[in-house]
Amino acid sequence: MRWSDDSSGGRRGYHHGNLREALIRAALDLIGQKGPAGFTFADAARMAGVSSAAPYRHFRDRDALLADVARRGFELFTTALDRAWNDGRPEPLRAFENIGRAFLDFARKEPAYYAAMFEAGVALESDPGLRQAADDAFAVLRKASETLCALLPRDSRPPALMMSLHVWALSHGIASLFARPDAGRRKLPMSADELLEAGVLVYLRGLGLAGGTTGGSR
Amino acid sequence: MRWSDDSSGGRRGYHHGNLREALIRAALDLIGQKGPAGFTFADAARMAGVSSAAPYRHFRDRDALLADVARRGFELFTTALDRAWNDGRPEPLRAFENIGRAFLDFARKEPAYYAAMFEAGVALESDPGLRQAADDAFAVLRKASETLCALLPRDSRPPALMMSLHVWALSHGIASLFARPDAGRRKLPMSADELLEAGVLVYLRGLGLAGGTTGGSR
DNA sequence: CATCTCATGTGAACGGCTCTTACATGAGTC
DNA sequence: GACTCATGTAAGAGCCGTTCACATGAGATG
Repeated sequence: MRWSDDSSGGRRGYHHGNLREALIRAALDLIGQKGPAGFTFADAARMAGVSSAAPYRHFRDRDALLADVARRGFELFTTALDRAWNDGRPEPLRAFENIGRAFLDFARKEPAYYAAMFEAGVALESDPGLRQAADDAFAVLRKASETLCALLPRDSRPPALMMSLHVWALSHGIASLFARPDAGRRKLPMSADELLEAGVLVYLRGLGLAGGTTGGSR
Repeated sequence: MRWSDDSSGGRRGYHHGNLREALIRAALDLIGQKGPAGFTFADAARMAGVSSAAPYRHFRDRDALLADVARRGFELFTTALDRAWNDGRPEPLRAFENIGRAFLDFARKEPAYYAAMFEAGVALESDPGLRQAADDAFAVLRKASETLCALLPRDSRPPALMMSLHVWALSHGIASLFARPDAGRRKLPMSADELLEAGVLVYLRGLGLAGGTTGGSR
């Protein structure tokens, strides 16, 4: 597949026209196919139909491109989580579970973005916008946690930040271990979604937030 | 640092004597310094004081060396978790928390092994021994979970496999997000150990396994 | 319209990496 | 002492990241 500009039939001349975007699309394609380690600046350039030096007009180096992909990934991630939370509707507890599903959904449906965000070893500091985007994504979960915590009586209210860190870590753990196209890391007796939902429910019950039974049944 | 055989003063001749081990130690050194992506077969060869073609006498390719490091890592990991569990002594609940601490301890003190095991993208299938070693490590946690589950009345007993998957995922999530020398992924209001311990306690309480309060106060 | 400028592209080159091949060495064996 | 074969080397093909000098042409300016 070539991401050059001539998709509209017109011949592309010396200048590409939108190389920056083309490179990012190529990167997503390649990361999706071969993982973040297998992705190559030269390959992306080939895909875009330009010489291997051209990308340097748009990104300082390979890592900068990766960081940009990660940043965009976090922005999409924030949107997805936010939509799932939907300001706590129809009901905080259910909305909270929706966030969990959205987390895994994103990891499954956008493996390239997810890999760039969490597995490519991109330093969050490499781009100021990147850290911000990552923080924004986390903020969605944090806000949701605060809403849930507020349901509890003041004297038995857990710290919302801690709660969001727990859920974030559990979600990422399940995503990276069991929900990647990595495939056969391990065979599961249940889907990753069910696993996460059950885990969050147990956790919330431990905080006194979810009713329900104590284990096996249901 | 050179890992060649002449550490005992003797000059090394044409043959190294123990290149395989030397390469693995070099790999650990390099992965520890520059991450699994930065590790280089050629660098390891240089460190061992041999030509860049020599490693191929001992490992099919770079990935095979990485896989071997990962396998050894899982073996050490199994030992560490097993020692922490110590057959449930002095008391199952406390022993279970010890596993959590041992998990993070390993991630912190053996970042090179941990990276090879969980972050290098080594396929578990690349080496039959690798999958086995990984399964063995998980089995420790699974056995501990079974012991804990058995403390509950039969009709409210959660599936031990599910429980071990939850704790495994939470531990790995916290380790990979907050306990790596990656350093500044995010600022925490508490240590990774405290975070994991608190998370496991809340989770266990949700299963009806740990007593205690419902959050902030105690 | 003619010209100028500067962002964006090219080609060639450097060094480094993975991996292969043909050949060298020498430790252990008969 | 001669042989063998695991283990080493040197050289090289093909890749990649990155840089540099140079080419191109789109848009501003007169």
